[in-house]
Amino acid sequence: MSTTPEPDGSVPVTAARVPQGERTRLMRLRLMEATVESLVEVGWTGTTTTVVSQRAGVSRGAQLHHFPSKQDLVVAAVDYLTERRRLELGVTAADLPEQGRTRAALELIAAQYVSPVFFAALELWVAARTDEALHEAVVRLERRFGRDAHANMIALLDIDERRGRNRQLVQATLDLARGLGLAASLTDDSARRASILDAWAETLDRELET
Amino acid sequence: MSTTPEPDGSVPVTAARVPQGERTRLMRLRLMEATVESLVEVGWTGTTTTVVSQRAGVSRGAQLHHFPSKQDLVVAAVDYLTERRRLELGVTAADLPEQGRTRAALELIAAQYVSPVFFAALELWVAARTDEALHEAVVRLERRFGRDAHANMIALLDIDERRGRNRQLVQATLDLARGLGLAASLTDDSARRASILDAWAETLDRELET
DNA sequence: CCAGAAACCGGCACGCTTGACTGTTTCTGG
DNA sequence: CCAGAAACAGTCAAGCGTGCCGGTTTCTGG
Repeated sequence: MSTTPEPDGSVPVTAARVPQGERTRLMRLRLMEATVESLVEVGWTGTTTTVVSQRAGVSRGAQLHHFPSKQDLVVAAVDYLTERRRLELGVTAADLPEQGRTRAALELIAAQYVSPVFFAALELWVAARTDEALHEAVVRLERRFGRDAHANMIALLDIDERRGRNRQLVQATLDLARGLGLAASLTDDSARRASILDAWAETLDRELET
Repeated sequence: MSTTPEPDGSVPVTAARVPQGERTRLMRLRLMEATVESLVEVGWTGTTTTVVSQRAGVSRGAQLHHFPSKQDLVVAAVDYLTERRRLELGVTAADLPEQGRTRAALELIAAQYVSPVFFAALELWVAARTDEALHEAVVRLERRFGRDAHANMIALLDIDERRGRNRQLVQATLDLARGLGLAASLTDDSARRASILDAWAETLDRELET
């Protein structure tokens, strides 16, 4: 949308003439993605600025140009994660079977909390407890995501949250999912998780007021 | 219980003649306690060997004598934490009111997951996901504690876990408590937690088979 | 086309963490 | 009471993480 189209057919060997806005956007994206990957693979402690820049294939100079301090980088990564998680959320709103609808919905919800994306968020979550600057960012993230997750579940199961204890049960379900996710981060106990979700689905079907 | 009682009434000014076993035990205890405190206050990242030794009032030399590497210290702290948590567990087995017994039991159980001790365990838990050596130790810890917590809840509510979905509901309750604890580590939302536990107590009363 | 700005590069210095090392004190076993 | 071992003290070097700096390349606005 600028003023300089390619002069003519001559193709410069090295220059591709990428606008700065796009360059910056891409660079920041690569760095934030690398940060999240690093969080998943080596945890908060292992996620150093050097590691991130290497993983992103970005020079340290460029990195420090876009994110002057590690804090800037991580806070940006938090926002990036929010988007990623909300995206995962959207996909799931698809069609559910009539039979065992509750159980299927639970599966989708619980899946949000055993994904790499959640593990990255978990690292930030725990780090934020004792890190002033992170704390603010993560609280914002989680408040927003929490609302979305809540709305998502209500939509999936077509719940009227004004009736009875419905609202609390939805909240409890999300907290349960978080607890299960935490457990899953340490050992992969899918069998146990499935069994619990089975029981939980049945309970929800009985206790939710329509 | 050794061979050398005090010669007579003469009290040596400096020497207190503490047996080595006792000295070692105390030193290790102080270091592990300091480690846990440090985990609670400054998190896994902030918990450096220097910080721990200072907090414990122990010289670096002595520290390295008892725990040659940081790993040794942390793994020991994990075991120490297990004991602390199990202790907290025992205290709660006291008398519960007849009226609202379930709710009261839930309160006790949930309290396990909002205590400083849990926050310390949480730091280790998350760190263990990407730390080979820690992983083994923490998995052991959590397996053991999980069993105890399970048994504790069954005892508190006098549940026959062979009936119906009782077993799963107990498990779910513990996972829910974990999820709530994780949430509490970031922001103190006692009101929300209480509301959820209210609803859950009612549900348990209906769904548990006696 | 051309200054000026923005993006990018790689090395460097400072502070911190870790654990190894050399002494010194305190206890144990005979 | 006395060697030898264990407990304890404090310093030092190596490695790493972070952020800064001068210099180079690429883009923008006129």
